[in-house]
Amino acid sequence: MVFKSDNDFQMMKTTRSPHTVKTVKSVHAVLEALQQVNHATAQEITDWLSVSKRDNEISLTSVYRALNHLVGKAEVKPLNFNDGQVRYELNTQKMHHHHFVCTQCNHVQVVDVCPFEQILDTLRSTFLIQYHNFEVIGLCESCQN
Amino acid sequence: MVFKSDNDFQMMKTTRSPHTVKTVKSVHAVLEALQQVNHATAQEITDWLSVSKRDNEISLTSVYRALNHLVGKAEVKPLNFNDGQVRYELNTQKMHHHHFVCTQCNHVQVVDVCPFEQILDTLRSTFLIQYHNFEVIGLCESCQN
DNA sequence: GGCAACCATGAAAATGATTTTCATTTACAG
DNA sequence: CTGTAAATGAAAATCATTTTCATGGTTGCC
Repeated sequence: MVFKSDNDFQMMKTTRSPHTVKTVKSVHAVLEALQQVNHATAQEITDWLSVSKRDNEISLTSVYRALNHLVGKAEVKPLNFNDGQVRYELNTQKMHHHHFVCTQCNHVQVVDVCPFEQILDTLRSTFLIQYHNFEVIGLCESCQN
Repeated sequence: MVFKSDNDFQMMKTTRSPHTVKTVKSVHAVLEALQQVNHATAQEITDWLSVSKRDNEISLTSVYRALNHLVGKAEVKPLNFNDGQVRYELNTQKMHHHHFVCTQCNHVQVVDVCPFEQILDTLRSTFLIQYHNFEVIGLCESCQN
């Protein structure tokens, strides 16, 4: 699922019972943060919310809960740059890209091209794909010296 | 670097001084385990060594140290199936493949095709690539029901 | 309105993978 | 041999993440 606007988000309601509709504060806040902060950790999302959205301040616990919820629905995908913590990104077509990570300085370079559609199409005949990650790890230009 | 045999491994010596040659037991043991156990965790490597190689039994601490050493030299690459622990794989051409991971049952399906050479070639003009990971996450056939 | 059930929340505690510390042993150079 | 540096393992520390638990809010239903 992809949110292009807040209006789209309003469509995302959880039904408590056939007659109930609920909007979860922390889920909304986390999605808002992820629209602003690229491949952020749970802590970074919490920090961003505490600085930028005083009215939407959320505990680290709730951020983790919201992230797990969103990952379960494949609205957010976890990334791994091998730095010991999980980073998160909106799983939208618009945002779709990959990463080059420098093992020395941890610089992350966004790679915009994604030529993986053919292999994904093959997998799709068997699997229900929720997201994919492609990370290239190595040394960036300045760290090669 | 790629080890195709134990002979190749014997070439991998660390020089303590210009006149010194050293073979590290734990590094050897971990490489041996990784040739047998697919995408193993540090704990699984330790367990395998304790069962299969009584004479090469190594503490979990040393396994972590050897793994970090090997990842630093890009002889081993860390994998992440989003299950909260790091898995490791030999970074050899022969072993090269990717993974489909089911979010429900954690089944891992090996994907042998790798059509990423063109994008990697582009990156190579700027970056020194040590390894790349490509993981597709979703639901396998039986878990879609 | 008011009760009951459910859900969201946050603080603190627990967990669990990984790293660090530290004391001991091993291996090599001289 | 002997001194030095690296390797090792057990235990402690660390740190990201999850769980527990107590509380308050929201909705459905009477």
